[in-house]
Amino acid sequence: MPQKPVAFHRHNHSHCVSSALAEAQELCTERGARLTPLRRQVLELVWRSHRPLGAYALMDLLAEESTRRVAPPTVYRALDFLLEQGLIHRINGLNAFVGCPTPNERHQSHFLLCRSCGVAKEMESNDLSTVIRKTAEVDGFLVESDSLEVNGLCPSCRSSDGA
Amino acid sequence: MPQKPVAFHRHNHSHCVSSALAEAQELCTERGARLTPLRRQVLELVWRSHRPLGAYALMDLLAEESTRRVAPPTVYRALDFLLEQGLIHRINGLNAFVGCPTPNERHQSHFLLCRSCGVAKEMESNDLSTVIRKTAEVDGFLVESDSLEVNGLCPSCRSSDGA
DNA sequence: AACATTAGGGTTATAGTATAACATTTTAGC
DNA sequence: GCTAAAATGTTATACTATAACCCTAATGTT
Repeated sequence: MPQKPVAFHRHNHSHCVSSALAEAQELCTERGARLTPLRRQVLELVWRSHRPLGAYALMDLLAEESTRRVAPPTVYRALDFLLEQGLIHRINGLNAFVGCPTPNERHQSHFLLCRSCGVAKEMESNDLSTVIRKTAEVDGFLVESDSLEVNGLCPSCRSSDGA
Repeated sequence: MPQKPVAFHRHNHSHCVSSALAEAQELCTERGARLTPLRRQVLELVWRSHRPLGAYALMDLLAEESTRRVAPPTVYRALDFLLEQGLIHRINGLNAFVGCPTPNERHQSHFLLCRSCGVAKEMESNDLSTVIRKTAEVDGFLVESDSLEVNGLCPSCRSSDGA
């Protein structure tokens, strides 16, 4: 596994982080939800990583970063809030969390997960949701939410090696 | 939540179980894999339930059923074997396992999960797999496996209540 | 049959993930 | 300021999963 996470495309990630935080603040204000310092800090840490972060990894980062030593319930509560607000998604297959680039529009969790570099990329396809819903309807099933996790190799890892 | 699990359609489930076990035996023989008594027993317990079963629930059932008291590694090893052979699927969102009705043809894990009665039904749609693959390809992603979990209400629960 | 080799399973301990229950602090509205 | 509600702190514990090591059972030789 490569040493450094490699995004699907190169970009200035610190810009992603700050704009994600700004948008989160805006949405929360609109909704009357409180993006407290702790919640904001957790969201920032999640965003700084292209790779999904586990709750305990987040706890360690919080400790490093801010002399703030929090216990599991604290970080889980912050994560629950961020999930409710659609600011992050949970990757069940990894027991980990990743920032949502489009929290303004409610949608389901559909991800491409590279097994080599660990990067997670959200799939933004309406077709996908439509096909899922239609397929479920054939069985008479009422869809409330869904989660899709696609494992494989991202373009970078695919070309560089793939091991 | 209703007291009894309700399958999407009524059927003689003991027949499902025995034919699943027979097919499993056949496939393992073909492949030179060993469906040992323990593995067979775990597979049977998984099949008897329409609802996904967790590893620890399985351990309890094994204990009840056969005076056989096994430790976690034992049941996890059996589950790993059954997963490798495609005889069961893992439902990540529930940390649980469910029998695969079509283990002869390799495929991904796509499930409808009723939040009311807990029943899991595998979606057998080629369209779905195709759309997933095509959508991933747009990002240049090489798909190796995927997992879809759709949460909602099955037809029975949808009509009877839905609470 | 004796042997070596390997797969399967038993056992103990521990790692990793998540939540219950209750105390305290902070915030917002009055 | 006072109150009620929300957020966070704290302790303990539940749930899920695997590491490491050992023994037994099955298989394939000679």
